[in-house]
Amino acid sequence: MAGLRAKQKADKTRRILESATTLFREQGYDSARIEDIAEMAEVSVGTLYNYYQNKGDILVATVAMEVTEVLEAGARIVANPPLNVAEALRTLIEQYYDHSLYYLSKEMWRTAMAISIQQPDTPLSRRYTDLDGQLCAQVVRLIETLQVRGVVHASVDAKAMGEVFFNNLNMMFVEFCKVDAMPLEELKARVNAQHAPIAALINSIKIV
Amino acid sequence: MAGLRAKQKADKTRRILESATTLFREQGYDSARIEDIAEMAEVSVGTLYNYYQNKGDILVATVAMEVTEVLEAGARIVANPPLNVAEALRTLIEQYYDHSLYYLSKEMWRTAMAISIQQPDTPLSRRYTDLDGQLCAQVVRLIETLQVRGVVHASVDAKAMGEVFFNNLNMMFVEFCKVDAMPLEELKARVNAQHAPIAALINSIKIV
DNA sequence: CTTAAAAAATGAACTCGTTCAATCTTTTTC
DNA sequence: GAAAAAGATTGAACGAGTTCATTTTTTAAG
Repeated sequence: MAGLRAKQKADKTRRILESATTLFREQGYDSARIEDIAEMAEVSVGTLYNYYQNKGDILVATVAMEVTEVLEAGARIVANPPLNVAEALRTLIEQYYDHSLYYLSKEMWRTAMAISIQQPDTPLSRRYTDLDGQLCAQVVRLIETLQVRGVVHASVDAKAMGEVFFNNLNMMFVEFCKVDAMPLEELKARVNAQHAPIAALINSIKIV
Repeated sequence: MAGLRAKQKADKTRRILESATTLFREQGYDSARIEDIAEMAEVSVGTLYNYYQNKGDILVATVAMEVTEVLEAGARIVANPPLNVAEALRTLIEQYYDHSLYYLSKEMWRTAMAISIQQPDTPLSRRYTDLDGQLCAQVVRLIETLQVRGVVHASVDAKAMGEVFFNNLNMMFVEFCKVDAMPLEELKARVNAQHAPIAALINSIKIV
């Protein structure tokens, strides 16, 4: 019977990821013990380590799924954005932010970010960084789309502008995750306050 | 002899920090064992933990010293900046970047950033976040200064602009630390490529 | 079907950060 | 200056992530 192994492997990979995510959500990342994750997934600790390099990798795998979903939702907005820079940006970014806490707690985000910074050379951290790059590219594409439609002045460097917007929204999200008490609405309001005046600048300017 | 204790305490605090920094630089953060740091500082492991809450706190203490120095050097630039937005920004940011790798390796930075994200509620992480805020305020002050001197158009929101510039340079520094092979010059060039067109925008624009 | 080779699973042992009850040192009190 | 109180030091023990030699299961070969 060819493929028995492949099937079992896929099944175990999924079981481990599901068990881990459940326990991370229930008890937080640090409190969820590898031993418990292994038990819940019905594998031994050693086997778990055959499937994931370390505890952090499991979390980052969850985050990667989450970001993938956000990217898909974002693509729809970029395809047909509000024809106003500030509003288009706001719409896309709120999409990102609103989705962010659906599967993952702030603590899980913090841990995942910390891992991707601290061990950037593990395969899954690279995946995370890659997805971040795709998000950035998506913001750039939004600016480019708005430029094509005449909403953004032709002289604007869409790539530079998009990257800077993205790095800002990303950094602000990090700060948001660091403060448990901060509500999503405050994050959105702050980022909007930063972006709106700049958006206005490229919405209607003429270079002299 | 009043103050014997205080003197001994200060001495030990310093010895632990020096030993730790030496070992972090020599062998990397993870490989430097608490036991070795304690031995080098001529205290017991238990004593070390009376002085610092955990291993990460020792590193963050080093980073705090480093950022404090950068802030001082930055203040001199802000007091008398080049009278051109792109150049002023470039000067300040290169000051930040050039200083960054003098005491700390990329690996140490990554670890420090990861800690400050993951455990934002420890006193020293709060200190780190606070210093970050001061750096941000310094960039805002640069834009304000340029605005006062007529280099930046009066209609520009200096706070929003400065914050966005800072978050961008900060995020780019994170990415820089994640890629061991990237030289400082590449980081500078990339950030400059992002900032220059935006700087040009606020340097000479008229709102229509 | 048997057997050899390859792949996967296992869990006890190891490492290293962290804790804490017991001990020692300094300061204060009288 | 002796005794008591407060403060500081210590290192063995603990806990949790990770490793790896051994065992078990699956696949391939004859």
